Amino acid sequence: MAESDAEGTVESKDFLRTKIENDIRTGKYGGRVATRFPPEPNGYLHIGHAKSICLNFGVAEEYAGTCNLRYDDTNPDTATQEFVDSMQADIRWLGYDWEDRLYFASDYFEQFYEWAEKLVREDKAYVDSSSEEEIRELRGTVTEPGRPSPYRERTPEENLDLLRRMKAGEFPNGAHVLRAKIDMAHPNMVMRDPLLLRIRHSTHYRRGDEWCLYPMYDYAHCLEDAIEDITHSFCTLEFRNNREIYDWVLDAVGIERPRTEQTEFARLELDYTVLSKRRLIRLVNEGHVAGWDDPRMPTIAGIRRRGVTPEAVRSLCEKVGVADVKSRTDYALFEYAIRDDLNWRSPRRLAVLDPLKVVITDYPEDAEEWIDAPSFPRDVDKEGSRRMPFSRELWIERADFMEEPPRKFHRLAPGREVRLRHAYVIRCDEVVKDPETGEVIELRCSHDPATMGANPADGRRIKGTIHWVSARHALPAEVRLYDRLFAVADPDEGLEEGEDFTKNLNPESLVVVNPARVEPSLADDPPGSRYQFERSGYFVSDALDSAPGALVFNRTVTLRDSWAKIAARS
RNA sequence: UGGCCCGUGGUGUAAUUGGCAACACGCCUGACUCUGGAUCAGGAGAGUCCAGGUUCGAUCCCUGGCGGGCCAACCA
Repeated sequence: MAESDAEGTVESKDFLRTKIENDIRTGKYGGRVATRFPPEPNGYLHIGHAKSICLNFGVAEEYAGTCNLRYDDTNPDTATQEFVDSMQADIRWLGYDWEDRLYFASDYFEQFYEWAEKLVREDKAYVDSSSEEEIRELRGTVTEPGRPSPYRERTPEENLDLLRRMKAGEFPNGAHVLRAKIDMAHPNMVMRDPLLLRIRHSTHYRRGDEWCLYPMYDYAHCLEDAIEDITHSFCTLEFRNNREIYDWVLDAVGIERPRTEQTEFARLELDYTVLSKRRLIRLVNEGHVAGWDDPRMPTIAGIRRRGVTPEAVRSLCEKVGVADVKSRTDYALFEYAIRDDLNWRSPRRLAVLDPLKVVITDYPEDAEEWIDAPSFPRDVDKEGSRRMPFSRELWIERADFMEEPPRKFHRLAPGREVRLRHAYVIRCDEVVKDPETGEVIELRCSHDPATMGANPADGRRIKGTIHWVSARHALPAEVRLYDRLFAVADPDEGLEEGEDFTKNLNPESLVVVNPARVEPSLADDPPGSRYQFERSGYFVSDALDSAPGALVFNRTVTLRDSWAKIAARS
């Protein structure tokens, strides 16, 4: 429902929140709201999971409800403790807290089994001894009905005996399965006697060898929700067809209404990346990235190392919204969310990535002066400054000089003036080139000594300001310039027969600059510190590889660059 | 020769019990500026997939098309 805030703007709710408010108003669950985030601990959490986390935990916060963290660890072959641990760290990093509500589906195995016996006794489930291939064969296709298994009409007594022996471990993998007895001709494939329990002689990371009967998703998930008394069970769109079995199982075991209800929403899809577990694993295993926490990866671990803040991730999820229409998020929205958060929190520093030497010919050889430079621009409400040394020889960015400047180029060129950030206005008097290659190797400039902290006395306007560092004082640093992982927004785009998404990987997703020259105030930088390198972008000192004396910075995101747009046009 | 879901500017979302479409990002102008950042002001851009129907009036309801997605793992 629309509500007006203090400014009189109307805030509208997404369809899930609308449903929740409706349920609260009608008293369906006595006003209670209980959600859950149910990851399978078989991989790293990524930004797509973040959307689900923000939704489930966010909704619980907004409606004074609860959100459980529940590991859907029903597959003994894939679930591991390592993933359980990393997921908790990631969720905490995002700023959410499950308090004492940490649950494991593997703790419910006994209950799942009890209900299975009940279904068998009531002739709602049967033991099928067909092979995997036979079962697939008899299931039919989306356009053809399935056929009943020859074991479908076993008596409840026979089924119960078999089920107990399955549980006791008398049979090898695949010998029998427990199936719901529904309808082999059902138009919804999910309802054609779905498998409930299967035999798997594997060691479970929490239950050891205690069990050999493991539940399938369709049997387990709804019951997990019911056991925890969840009210609103959110899942992604592709589970729409499974809603029917979700309700069937709940009815079959006798869970009374009002009870948990499944609602589907669109998963996050982000331009220039992939978010499927299968593909992420390939990127790691095939060495396209350095690991799960490579700053180019869309994993929580990756974007954290990249320097993205949890606030930015939450902001993105908020901006993306939630709907039941498949959608793809513009990468620019992600970048906006990052910059919008980093702008006010990042102290400014100067760093030169592609150095060009500048000699201030009218500045004394051995002189130096230390400038007190504010860490934040005046429109950021934060205090702080650092000292920056100025001297006769400087580094500036090679791209800030052009011998034959195009129109609207406000930087340095022969005979032209620019402001050195926080320092003097200088004029380029002479261009020194390598006699062999013709490459510009040095600029000889003069400075206007009256322009430190002041505009030129004669009122002339200086259009450009560029960044610089004192050559003598600058610190070397490794700077890793990260860019989008894929060269095209949709990694599946334009593929020929036999090619796959890895063909669209961006070969320049990582460009290492070593050494870049950074101002000396960064010397004692603790790993994980975020900065804005002025006119360049937001950077974070690498949590693993950076150390005082051996600085390593990751570029989180570039600054918006309106000059690049102007330059690209001409 | 199936079932289910969906179709609003470039993108993501809105539009209260049906009252001629709003916000954000992006894009374009301009202002300001010791960051070509930020900020501020303004602008372009959809007539709501199509066709019928109901209605004084349809993005919203009905019918039929068209287009897209999901479903045939002992994965989730």
